[in-house]
Amino acid sequence: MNMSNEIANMILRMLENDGFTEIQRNELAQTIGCVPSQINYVISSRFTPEHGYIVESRRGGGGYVRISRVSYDKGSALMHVVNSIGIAADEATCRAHISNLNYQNLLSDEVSVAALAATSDKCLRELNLPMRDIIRASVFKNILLSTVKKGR
Amino acid sequence: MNMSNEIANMILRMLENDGFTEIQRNELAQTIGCVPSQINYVISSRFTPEHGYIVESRRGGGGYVRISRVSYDKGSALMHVVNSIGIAADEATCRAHISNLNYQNLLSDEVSVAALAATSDKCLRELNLPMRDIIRASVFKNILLSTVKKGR
DNA sequence: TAGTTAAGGTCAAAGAAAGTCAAAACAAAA
DNA sequence: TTTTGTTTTGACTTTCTTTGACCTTAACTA
Repeated sequence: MNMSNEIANMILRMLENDGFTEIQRNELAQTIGCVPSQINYVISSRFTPEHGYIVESRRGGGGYVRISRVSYDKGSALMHVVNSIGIAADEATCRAHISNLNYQNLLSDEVSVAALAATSDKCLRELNLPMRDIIRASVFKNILLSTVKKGR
Repeated sequence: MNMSNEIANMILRMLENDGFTEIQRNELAQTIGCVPSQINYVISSRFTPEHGYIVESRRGGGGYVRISRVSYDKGSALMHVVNSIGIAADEATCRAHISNLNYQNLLSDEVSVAALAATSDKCLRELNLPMRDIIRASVFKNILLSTVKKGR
C-alpha cells in the first residue's frame, strides 16, 4: 500500500471516535516517515468538503491541523427519530418511520428495504411480546444509527 | 495457445477463490512476458460488464487494477449464504459473512453497515442465548433476502 | 518592538502507475 | 486470395504520488 493511503487510514482511525481530530503536521509526518507536505497532499486529496470533512489549521508556535467530519442535518434528523422510538416499537410504527425517512431521503431505498425486513413480525416471530417489540426497537435504532455514523 | 488467452486464464485463476483480484498491471505483464498494454487488451476484450465483470483501477504510485466478478447470479450467491446460515448464528459468523459479501460486491457498503449493526451483540443484548443467536440468524437472513428480492 | 523560532502552506519537478490509440502482424473466413 | 477480424507492440498521454525548496504566520524572548 502506498504511503498516502497509510496516512489517510491513520487519520481515519483518529477520526473514528467522535469524527474529530487534531494533529501536528510535522510530528505526524515524522512518526509516519514522510515529508510534511505529504500530509497536506493527503488532506487535500481525501479530506475535502466534498468528501464530508472540514479542515482548519493554524501556523506558528502551537500550530495544528484539525479535521472534522461534517454531519449534515441528516444526522440530527435521524437522531430525532431514534430518540422518539423509546424502548419498544411494533411493526406498524417501524414501517411508518421507515417510509417517512425514505420519503425525506434520509434513508436510501436499499437500506429502507433492509430495515423493513429486519423489523418485520415475520423476522421476529420466535419472540413473544413484549420482547419482540423491544428487540425490534433495538434493531431499528441500531440500523438508523449505523447510517448516521457514516455521515452519509 | 495465444498470449491473450494465457493472460485471461491467469486472471480467471486469480478470480477462482472469491471472484475478486487485484493486480499490478506492469508487474503482471512482466511475469507473463508481454507488454503492459496487452493486459488492457485482454481486460477490455474479455472482462467486460457484459461478461459479468467489474473493473476498477487507479493510476500513479500504488496503482492497481481490480477485477471482480459481478453476479448476474447475485441472487443465487446470496441464497447460498442464506441457506448456509442455519437456525442460529453468532456475531462473528455474521460479521464474516457480511464482510465477505461486501468484498464480493454482493452487498453495498450501506447495507453492510446496517446489517452489521442489526446483527451485533450490542443490538441484541436483551436476549439470552440461544435465543439471541436464533433471532440474529433470522434478522440476518431477512436482510439478505430483502436485497435479493429487489435484485440489488 | 525586533528578532528568532516554531509551526503550517504552496508549488513545481520528478517518479510511478495505468490508459489510449493506431500500426503491424497474424488468423480465419469467404 | 482477398477480406475481415483478432492480437501484439510500442509510442505517447493522463493521473496520482512523492519530494524538496521556499513562503507565511504565530508565539516567544531580549
